[in-house]
Amino acid sequence: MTYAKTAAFTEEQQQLARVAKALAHPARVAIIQLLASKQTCISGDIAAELPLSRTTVSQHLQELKALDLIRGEIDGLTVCYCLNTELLQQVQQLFTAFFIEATASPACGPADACSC
Amino acid sequence: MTYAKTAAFTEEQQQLARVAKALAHPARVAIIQLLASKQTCISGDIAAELPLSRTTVSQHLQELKALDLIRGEIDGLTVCYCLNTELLQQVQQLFTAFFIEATASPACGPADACSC
DNA sequence: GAAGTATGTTGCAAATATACGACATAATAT
DNA sequence: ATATTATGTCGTATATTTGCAACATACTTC
Repeated sequence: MTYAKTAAFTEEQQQLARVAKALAHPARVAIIQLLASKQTCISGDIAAELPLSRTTVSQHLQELKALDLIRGEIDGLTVCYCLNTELLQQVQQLFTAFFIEATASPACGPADACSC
Repeated sequence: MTYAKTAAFTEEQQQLARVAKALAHPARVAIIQLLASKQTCISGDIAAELPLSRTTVSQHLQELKALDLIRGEIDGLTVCYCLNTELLQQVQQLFTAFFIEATASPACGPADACSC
């Protein structure tokens, strides 16, 4: 029954929610930061740098790959992961537009006064 | 056992993941957009505008309120919700910094070529 | 005070997410 | 060929999320 009503929302809302969900775990945030910091796309070394089992890290990688935020290239025995910067830029614009819209509102006062 | 290793990540990573989780459902994205569009902070009218039961909407509202992204002020019989634009601006900066870091990397080629 | 209305809370069922060990697969090396 | 190494997949246990109906609370109105 869960997630049944997803189709009732805007495509934009669903897209933003999908990406937000991908970033909704510190491990996945850490993976993206790791891939960004090392210009060389490391592989299973990612698992070594995270406080999680190799299996769990692999799952997180698959989740990011499913959204095409990262890409993996098989290089013999190892797999090279790297960021899809093009898509990340599009996602950035999506978030930026959302936040501009959200912060443009006059809204509440400093404490919790609501000028209804 | 789940979420046990959260403490092992950076405070910044956890913060970003927390907020991302809040945006990880189209209903919550829709709520924020709704509050942004109406300068007056509506109350239970939010539930009427969403394709979900009043109970479920209330839960989503509580989730956003728990992170202080929105605030509620009791006005007699109704409750007025409004955006915490100050916090939203901080969150925006958090995301902006993250995306700048992520998109700055040279990374992959257009297809899936990985220059390892 | 009784009736009505607007909200929040509780309890429950189903779906998802998190985490990991054990196994499967594929490529390199001996 | 066999052993080793790097990854991914499967199965499983637990925790969390989602969604709603039913109940509780609080304020207004009559």
